Amino acid sequence: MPDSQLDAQLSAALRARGHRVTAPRMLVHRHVRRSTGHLTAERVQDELSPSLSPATIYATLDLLDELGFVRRLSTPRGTTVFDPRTEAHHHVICRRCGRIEDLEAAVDAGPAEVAAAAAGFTVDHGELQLSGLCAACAG
Amino acid sequence: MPDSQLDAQLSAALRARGHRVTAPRMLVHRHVRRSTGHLTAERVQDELSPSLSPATIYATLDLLDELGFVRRLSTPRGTTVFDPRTEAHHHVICRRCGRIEDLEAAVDAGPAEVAAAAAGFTVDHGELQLSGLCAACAG
DNA sequence: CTTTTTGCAAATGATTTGCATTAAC
DNA sequence: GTTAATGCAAATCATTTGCAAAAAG
Repeated sequence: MPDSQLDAQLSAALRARGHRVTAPRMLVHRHVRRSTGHLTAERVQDELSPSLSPATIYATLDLLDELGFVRRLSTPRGTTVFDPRTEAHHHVICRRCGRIEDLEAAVDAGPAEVAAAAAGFTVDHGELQLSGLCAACAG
Repeated sequence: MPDSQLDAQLSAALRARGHRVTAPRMLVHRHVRRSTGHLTAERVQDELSPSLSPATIYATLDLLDELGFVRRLSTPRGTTVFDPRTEAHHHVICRRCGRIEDLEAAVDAGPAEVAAAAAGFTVDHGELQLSGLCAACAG
């Protein structure tokens, strides 16, 4: 997808919610959505080099999560990463090294969603987190 | 379950792995396994009052997780909690207030486990995390 | 012009570390 | 006796905050 199209998507979403269209937001958005893997805030900062302050990086990633352009994930090791894939998918995480891989598999969360609704929750997202050891750490 | 039986379980597990049986470990173990809900390290510390230092609390909770007596969870809000229920079960988490509830529902993780194995992972645990708003926060 | 967003530097809060002391084995 | 576990205080790390300056609308 060309930059211009990414930018247009973000601009539209920002304006629709009364947020301003700013250079830092465009930069972070392009960078995250171009990335294939899972990104920490720190990596986004390093890869965009100078200019942006941590405060801005964090605020912008939160905003992008709210707008639905990225998804914030917490790993069992307590780190936070941002995932540019927003469609439903699942993850497996290595308990030792923290490596995270996407899983291309359909999982029926239906029974759990029913139970959550019965507990009074309005659910808008579900993710299966498998954990164990990756090939490198197991060997 | 009486204290004596809990203590015996912990002692056996510790000795089996060459760890020492100590008073702080017994205390934390009893407290966590008696608890019904999800506990933060801070709450364990507060509820056991003086004596134990944060360093010991954290080290002990890690050890209990390794031994399989509790399960460490990371929530989408980035906090870490310890769950005394170790059998497979799932959770729903309120994005606004952080409230966590257990879900009594069977979910077939089979397809995801196959995909993880194909990616070289040895999986030993799987948890479905639903997120959304609880009744209080939605209203 | 008005209000939001940014950068900076300092604050926060949970978790970890180094090290001397204490307790388990 | 030897080695592991504890407490304490200090360090660390990611993330957040307060506030003045800059930019958006």
